[in-house]
Amino acid sequence: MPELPEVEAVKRGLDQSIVGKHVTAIEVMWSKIMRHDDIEAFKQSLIGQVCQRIDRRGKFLLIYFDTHVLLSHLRMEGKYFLCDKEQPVHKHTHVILELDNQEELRYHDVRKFGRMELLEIGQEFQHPSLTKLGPEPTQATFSPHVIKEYLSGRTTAIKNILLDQRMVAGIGNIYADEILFDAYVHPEMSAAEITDEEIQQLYYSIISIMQAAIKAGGSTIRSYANMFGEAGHYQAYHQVYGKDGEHCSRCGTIIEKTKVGGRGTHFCPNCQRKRGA
DNA sequence: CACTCACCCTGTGCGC
DNA sequence: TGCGCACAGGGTGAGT
Repeated sequence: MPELPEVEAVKRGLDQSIVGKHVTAIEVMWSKIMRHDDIEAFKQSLIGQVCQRIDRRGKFLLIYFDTHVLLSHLRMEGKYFLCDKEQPVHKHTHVILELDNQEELRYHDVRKFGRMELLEIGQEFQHPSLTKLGPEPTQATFSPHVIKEYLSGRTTAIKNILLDQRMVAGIGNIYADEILFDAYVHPEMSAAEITDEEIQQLYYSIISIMQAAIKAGGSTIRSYANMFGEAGHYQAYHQVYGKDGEHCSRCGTIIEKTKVGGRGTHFCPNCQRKRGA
């Protein structure tokens, strides 16, 4: 389940492994990965182009070529691998970009949830998936004030707001739970009931958890690995995600698991109190 | 507009 | 050992 820190690690891997290389051929084995009806047109647009740079917005990867940009979302289990042409193709490999020097960039996705779409450069800024995104957590335009504005008048649970990419981009289920624990906020707290003090704390927790996770190369829970097949290390710092039944590191209370907005949610019932009704 | 929920997928892990 | 089923979850789109 790549979230911002994991996608950032993939981005850095792509930076090192495919920038400057050119696409000689393309194979698409599972066409639903591609948001295009016309796979041939997709191939024709990309073949022959050189990869110029890699960018990331929230959990989206932007792989820039000469005239087009490949917008890619890994969703739950999407992965990119660079490998030699001779290596056997895994059954969950769905797209192959053949590169120079007998190399291939392979997209692998067990659950086939990931999506990619080729756009003409410039179009990406009008793409609905990207225009809807809020600021990056580390961007100066993200501030406690932005959070406050976003929460006012909303009745939904604070966790749903963190998962909503419009306020701030890149938080997924794991980091939402970790952030709320760090900020001493109950995941089901109604957005409008969050105090200014808690908003301030949430702001700091969002930034510090995301930065620490990026530094650790993300979290590996089930299957996440970077371009080089390496696991992330941030899972060693998880305080609540996947810790239900274990003791809270701060107070010893048993961590509970529940569902919020249909997502598995982990929290400490003592550190994260629900106020009011 | 705000909110909820089904959908897309397959491997894993549980209960029996 | 094996079968059936709930579960995992991000974004999208339909429905209320």
